[in-house]
Amino acid sequence: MHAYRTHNCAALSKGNVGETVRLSGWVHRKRDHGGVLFVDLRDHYGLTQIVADEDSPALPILDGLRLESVVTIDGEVKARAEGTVNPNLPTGEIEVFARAVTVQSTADELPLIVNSAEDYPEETRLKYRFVDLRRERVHNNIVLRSNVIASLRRRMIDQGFTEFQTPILAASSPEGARDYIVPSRLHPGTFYALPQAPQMFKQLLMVAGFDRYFQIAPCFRDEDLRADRSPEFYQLDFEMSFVTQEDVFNAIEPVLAGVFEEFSGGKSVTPAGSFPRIPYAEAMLKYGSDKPDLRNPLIISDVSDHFQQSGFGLFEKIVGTGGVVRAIPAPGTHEKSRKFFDDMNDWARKEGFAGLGYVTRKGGEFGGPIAKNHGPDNMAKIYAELGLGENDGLFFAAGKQGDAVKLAGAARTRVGEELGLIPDDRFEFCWIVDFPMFEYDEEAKKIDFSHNPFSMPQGEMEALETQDPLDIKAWQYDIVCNGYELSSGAIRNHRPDIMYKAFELAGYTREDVDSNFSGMIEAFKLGAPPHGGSAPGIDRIVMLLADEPNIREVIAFPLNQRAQDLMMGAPSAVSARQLRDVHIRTIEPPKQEKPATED
RNA sequence: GCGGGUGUAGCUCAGUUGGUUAGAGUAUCGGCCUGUCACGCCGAGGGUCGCGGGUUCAAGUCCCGUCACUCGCGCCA
Repeated sequence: MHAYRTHNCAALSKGNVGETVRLSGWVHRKRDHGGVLFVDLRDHYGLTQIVADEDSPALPILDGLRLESVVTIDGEVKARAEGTVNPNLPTGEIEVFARAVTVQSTADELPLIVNSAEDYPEETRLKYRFVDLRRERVHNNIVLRSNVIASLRRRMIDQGFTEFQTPILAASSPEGARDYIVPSRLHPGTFYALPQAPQMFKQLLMVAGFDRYFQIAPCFRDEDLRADRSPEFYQLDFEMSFVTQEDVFNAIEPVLAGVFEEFSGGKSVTPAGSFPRIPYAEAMLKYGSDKPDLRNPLIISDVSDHFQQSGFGLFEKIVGTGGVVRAIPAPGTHEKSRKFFDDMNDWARKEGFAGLGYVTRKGGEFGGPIAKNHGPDNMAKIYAELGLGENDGLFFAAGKQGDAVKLAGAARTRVGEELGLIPDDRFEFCWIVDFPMFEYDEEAKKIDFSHNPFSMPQGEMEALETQDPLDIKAWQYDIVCNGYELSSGAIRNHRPDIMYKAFELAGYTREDVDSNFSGMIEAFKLGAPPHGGSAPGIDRIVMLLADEPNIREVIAFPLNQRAQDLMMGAPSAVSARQLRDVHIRTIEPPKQEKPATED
């Protein structure tokens, strides 16, 4: 007989009755009735009820064990008597009568309880992550993650993509996020950088003629965290040669739609081939965001023209000085109290905006200060234009265009949530396309790249030479699902002449390009195919599929919000010897475990 | 860097306009219990009310500061 088990804890059923078996697992739960003891034995696969009565030598041993101790049970499979079958348990028709027990590992008092869905402080959960990971929810999330990655890999390979690995110790690049850096021992004063993404390497693989690349790629960015952002994360990174934007879309839509359909648990998914394509400018107008949640039915409208001449002086002044007024419908709010509208305004002010105006409407009757000053006839014109009914309220975000767009977008989300308009039974995908190539940098008072500088401008060289740079669009696109940016990609600029010209418009010389991006620009001078790709974020995909609000719920060993590993103690001070080896001297002494008493 | 929220038993939380010995559930420990499956019953131990200062006759409660965790902004694709 195997040393530890003949079956796992989900394997036994009525067909095994009478067999002598050996099971190993954790003591999930105990029910002690004095003369008879029930133990739910748990492993990765499931639960099996173990029974020990006064005839069993296992009784006193199991009785004395704390939960989460690990045991091996030798016993006999018995059918449960009628009335004692547990229909909620896959193994609920049988139980194992314990003849003997071997204690493999005893558990001390636990910092968190495995057999409970109770919420624990993240600090506790992360410090004892190995215990937390035994709990059903996170355990399932991590399994889901593995299955999603396996499915993605299979789908990519089936489409003729080839999987590669690229360096982790790479060169720092001047643009983009802050790099995690690694000091070089052999070359004093120099550093590697962990890749923010394998961007250049995948493009070089295209130059190398591999045609279709993909990788489950680890990426590192030393920036502050969010609920959906971890400093280390994974992307389904892919790149294709001799493709247009259309080809990239056609390649990845079936992969994403397929994997979502496979794991969505019955939620509807935008079918491959029908992801809506929304130009960036339209997204900013209608949704106030470049990552719109299309489940939210509310559409923002520009109503600036209506306030050019208005009794409502504030809006008239804003429009008159180049600002805009955006309207966010609040359908069916005739029953809502004044507090609902005032609370929205308070919320907007708390978010740092000047305020959120509103008009109420009950049975056709307008209410609120804006309606009063602007006049019911003029309000009716706006309502007619927006197609609003006689019981619909309307919020207004007014100000400089950037501020108004942002407020309108946030208000759209908030109104949608408050009114319960966002269905949670679907995954709605879209592409955001036609991102601007350049933008005006208010701080630096100059034109700069608004996205990735290596994207091909639409219209290529001719556009760069003849158009206002701020009007030029890029072959740059994002995939958005339910308000989360899942992926960013582009058709790349593989032409050195266009590259130099694009950088020139952003104020960089040929020498700047040559010195900062020498590897890539050299490669493009030695025969580079047109190419493009994208990189869907795997953690966010799993997060959406697991219906988790936080990315750390789908990472086995995540860093906390301040980028620390509470279990292993990273980051940590290193020895003077280690520092000397890599030619580093720290300026501030590393924080000691027990700091000297202050105050 | 900035703003919001939270911080009371190992854990989840309650704690009145400031008032006398800070509670419950759960976990732990002890006892009882032969059919439970979130078993049940009895009992016990367990508290720097995050930390520091202040106001007050009196602070878990009010004020100031600070720390930790978290959410958001900045930042970041």
